[in-house]
Amino acid sequence: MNKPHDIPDWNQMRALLATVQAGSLSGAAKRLGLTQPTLGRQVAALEASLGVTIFERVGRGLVLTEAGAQLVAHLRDMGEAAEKVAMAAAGQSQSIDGVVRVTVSDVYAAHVLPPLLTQLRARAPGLVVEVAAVNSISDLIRREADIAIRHVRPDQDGLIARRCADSAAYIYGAPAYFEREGRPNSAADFARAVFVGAFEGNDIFIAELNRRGVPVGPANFPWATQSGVTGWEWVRQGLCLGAMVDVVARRTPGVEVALPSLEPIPVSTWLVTHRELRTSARIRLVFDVLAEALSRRG
Amino acid sequence: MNKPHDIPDWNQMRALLATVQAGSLSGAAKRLGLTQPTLGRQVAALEASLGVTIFERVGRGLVLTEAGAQLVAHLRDMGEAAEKVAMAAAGQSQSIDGVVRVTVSDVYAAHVLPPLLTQLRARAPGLVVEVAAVNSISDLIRREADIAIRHVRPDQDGLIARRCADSAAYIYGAPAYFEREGRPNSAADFARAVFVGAFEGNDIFIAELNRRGVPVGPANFPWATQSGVTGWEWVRQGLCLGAMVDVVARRTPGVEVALPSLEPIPVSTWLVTHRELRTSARIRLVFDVLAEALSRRG
DNA sequence: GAAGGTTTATACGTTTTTGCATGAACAAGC
DNA sequence: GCTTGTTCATGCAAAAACGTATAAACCTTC
Repeated sequence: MNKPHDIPDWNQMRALLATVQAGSLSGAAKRLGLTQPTLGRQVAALEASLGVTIFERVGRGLVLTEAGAQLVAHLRDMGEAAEKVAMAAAGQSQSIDGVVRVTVSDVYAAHVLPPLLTQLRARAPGLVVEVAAVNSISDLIRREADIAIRHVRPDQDGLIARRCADSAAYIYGAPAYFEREGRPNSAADFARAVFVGAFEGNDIFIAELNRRGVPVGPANFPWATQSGVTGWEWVRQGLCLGAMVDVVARRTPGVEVALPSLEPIPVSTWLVTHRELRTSARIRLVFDVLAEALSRRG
Repeated sequence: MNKPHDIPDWNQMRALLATVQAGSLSGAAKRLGLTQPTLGRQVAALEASLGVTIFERVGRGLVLTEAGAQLVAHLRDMGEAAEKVAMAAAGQSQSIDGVVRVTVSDVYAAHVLPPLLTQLRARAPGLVVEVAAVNSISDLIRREADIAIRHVRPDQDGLIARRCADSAAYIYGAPAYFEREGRPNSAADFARAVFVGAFEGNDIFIAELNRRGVPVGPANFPWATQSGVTGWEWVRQGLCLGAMVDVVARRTPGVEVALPSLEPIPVSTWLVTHRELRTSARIRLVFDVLAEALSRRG
């Protein structure tokens, strides 16, 4: 039947792990950059090689057998080790040339990063900085990015974070808005104001405003957008009001603080990377340049 | 340039680990059942992919760089996990101990299986056989059970079925019943007989009897039970008549064939399992023992 | 009940990978 | 110094793996 000592194919194991983690062959194929028939064949070959039925083909979808589940438990360890290898490799890379991925909110990507990127370009022409302008939190542990700029303190182990200069967020509006809706002279005047909302919800923002005596609720957020840049553009065109970090607003002509006497919302900034990646020359370079620029008050 | 998301090739990692452990590409090739050029290319590709120089080519032999050593540390974990996967797979496919679920009608569970279970106990003391005495058809594809004993031909794809010895069912009654209701001397005498009914309906049974000239209808089935054992007990106590496979009735004292001249109802038996039979030693053992016993006429 | 969106399985042409040769560089032994 | 036995690197033909296209089965939704 089976060959006595068949050398296991690690790519087939990778295929099995990805299939289980993705839940389907198709999903695993997308994840690994392969195709569904390839994944199917690799998993089938692994089943034949190990002599264990791992999946039960039940129409649409695959169902893990008990035997398969036990295998996958060890496969997860294997996958974690593989990620550590990749992580260590990235950290060992002493070449300045290469790719560094940075995740950052789209607003920062659009208004804060450009001068920093030109600065990096001058320091290292062969360096490619991939900016993932995603507003959701990326997982640095899984190396979805090398560096992240965040406004919340990271609490995961294995990550090192540097706190940059704190900044302040104010409520801004365009002249067109104030002409149409009136300029507020007190916190109470915001009661009927219109704000741009975020997809993830505005509860935290509403709480911050309420703490300052601004009587707003969900009804004041009739529109929402995932894109911070879009929301900021709405504000600039006078569609609504919106909060923005002052470093960005200062570079946006045509917006004014709605009520200067209102206490600003403090915004902290952390620069985060993985411990293993600190040893990489190019990641360290990007990290240091970003940290230096973001820590300088201005 | 590197692609943004470079999926690591686990076989290349395996090649690197084997090379380090064997001390040379040639040695690793022999160990993995590959050739030296293949290993060399895989390691070179991994170096290019990770952007790390792992080996210093110094004439004869390779020397690990410091960066490579750090990678290998994690690679050893990966290799250990891989070995555990293979180990678990070997254990899964060869271990006789474990649980095998068998679904079978409760009548068979009560009267046919006991000697077979003791036989299995002798062959494999660590084997646990779960007998699900359910009269409804279980779904083997969804692994509600590993083996099913059925009396209808399975039509689902992906199932492995073996036809066992055919048996015959007769109509039985107890002396108490015959004394009270009279013993039928011809098929027509069953017109006012009382039969035990099944929950799922008696249409097929009625049709079989009618085909033999027995004039019965739903009115002859005043009572019904889901439990075949209960129904058979009713027959034994003289409450009513009932059909039963002769192999069971022969082991039940105190029941007699109601009308020996009546042609018996043929009953076929299939032993059914799913794909995992091919790889699971314990399922195969139970399957073979059941098949051998159920195929022997007696 | 029909339609759309999934899923896995199969067929075939093409790309990639592999193995076999062979060559070059080095170390050890005579 | 030469031989011998290693090592890793390189061409080239064959084999294996891959991707595209397509089919069949299933779940969901309207």
